Amino acid sequence: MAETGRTDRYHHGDLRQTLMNNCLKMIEEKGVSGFTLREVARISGVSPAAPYHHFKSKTELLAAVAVMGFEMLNEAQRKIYEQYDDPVLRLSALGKSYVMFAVNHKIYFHVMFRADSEVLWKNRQVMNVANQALSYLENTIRELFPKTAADDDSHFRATVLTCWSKAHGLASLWVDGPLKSVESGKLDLNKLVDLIFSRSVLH
Amino acid sequence: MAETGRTDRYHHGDLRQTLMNNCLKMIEEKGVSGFTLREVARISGVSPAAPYHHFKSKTELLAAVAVMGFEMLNEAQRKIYEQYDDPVLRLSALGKSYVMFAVNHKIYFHVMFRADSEVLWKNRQVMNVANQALSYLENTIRELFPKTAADDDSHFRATVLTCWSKAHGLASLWVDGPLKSVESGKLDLNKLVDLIFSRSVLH
DNA sequence: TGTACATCAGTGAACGCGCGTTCACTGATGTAC
DNA sequence: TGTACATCAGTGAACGCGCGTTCACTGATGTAC
Repeated sequence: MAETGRTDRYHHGDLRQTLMNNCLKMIEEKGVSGFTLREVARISGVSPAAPYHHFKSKTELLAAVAVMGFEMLNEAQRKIYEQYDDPVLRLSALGKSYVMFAVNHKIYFHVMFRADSEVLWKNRQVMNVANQALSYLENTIRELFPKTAADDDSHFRATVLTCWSKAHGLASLWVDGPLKSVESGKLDLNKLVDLIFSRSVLH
Repeated sequence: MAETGRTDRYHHGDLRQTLMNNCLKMIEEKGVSGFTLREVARISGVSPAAPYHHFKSKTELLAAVAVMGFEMLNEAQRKIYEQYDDPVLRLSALGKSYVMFAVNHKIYFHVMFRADSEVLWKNRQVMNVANQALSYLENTIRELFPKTAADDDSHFRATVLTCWSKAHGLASLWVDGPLKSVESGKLDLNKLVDLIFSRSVLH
């Protein structure tokens, strides 16, 4: 089982990254619940104890993968943010980009929002990087609802949450399967994403 | 470990339902990945082989729980559907009810949309009952966009999907944890749900 | 009402299995002098 | 440039564990006559 860049040196050289990549591969093949540390080690050509020099536990490997996913998402959102000046256009573009991230990086999305979720969201690093992702949306919407002293801000927060929910919901429905099953054959995702993030659709 | 209505008869009487209830309890305590057939049997006061007289496999137990969840959701949606005449009011009420179902039946929601999702959505019974849930939304939106011969229906479908995504996304963010972490302290869910499913919020 | 018998819904032991993690270890690498 | 030594990143065996599922079985139940 030849692996990515694997040499036969005693020291692997980049085991940390290799483990993370093979973790993603394994989840792709067997689902999050089918992922095991031992097999990832095996696939990576290394003994079952080796990963423990890079991650404190199985959960920490997953957290590291989640953080990497958020960093990729952040990068995508940042690019969109800088590309558009008009906040309304930017808003749709951010939404589309969020959904497209989920569609094109299904496994990352799974690890970020599905695997071990109770534990994951207590990890400080995960929270920071997730907050960063949200900030592009928040900044954009803030331009549309400048803060006033008297304002209790609930309109602003509701708008943020509505946009996030719309994008996250579409991403979830697509990634988790119901959309493919329930609406199978009826949809062209790209076209729909355009419509959904345009202003014309009700709400 | 005294169990719900357990007597010491050889025949349990309602083992099928007991297994499903304890499955939910166990997932609540240990998460979907911590759920095992053997322990559910143990908790139900029955040997490890007994569940196999009621479910073909562990997966089939989960599918049965998912179906039950969808039936509850359907029932809730049906009530709302019948309660409102105006399609616009009905639309917000359906959305709120969807989110509230997820919040109040977190575990069902998890089993319906998270556990074993690749397998689950190939189960015919699951697909039927999920389609039923969607139909209340579809019928309501159809009233707002009556079908015309020339129409390619994409506007209708986009609207259905937007509404579903918004509700499903909010439910997911709440149930999976990010909302609690990222926005912790900042939100009053009930108030936000009202705002989000009112017309005034952008998109 | 009694009885023979089929069927239903349990038991308990066993199968093969792979898991996460720890341990004492050792080979490879980098650094100070 | 060479050498002593600390540290890093592996090994391989073992730990204790519980899992999903199958098997031959048996006690309980319902039904036809």
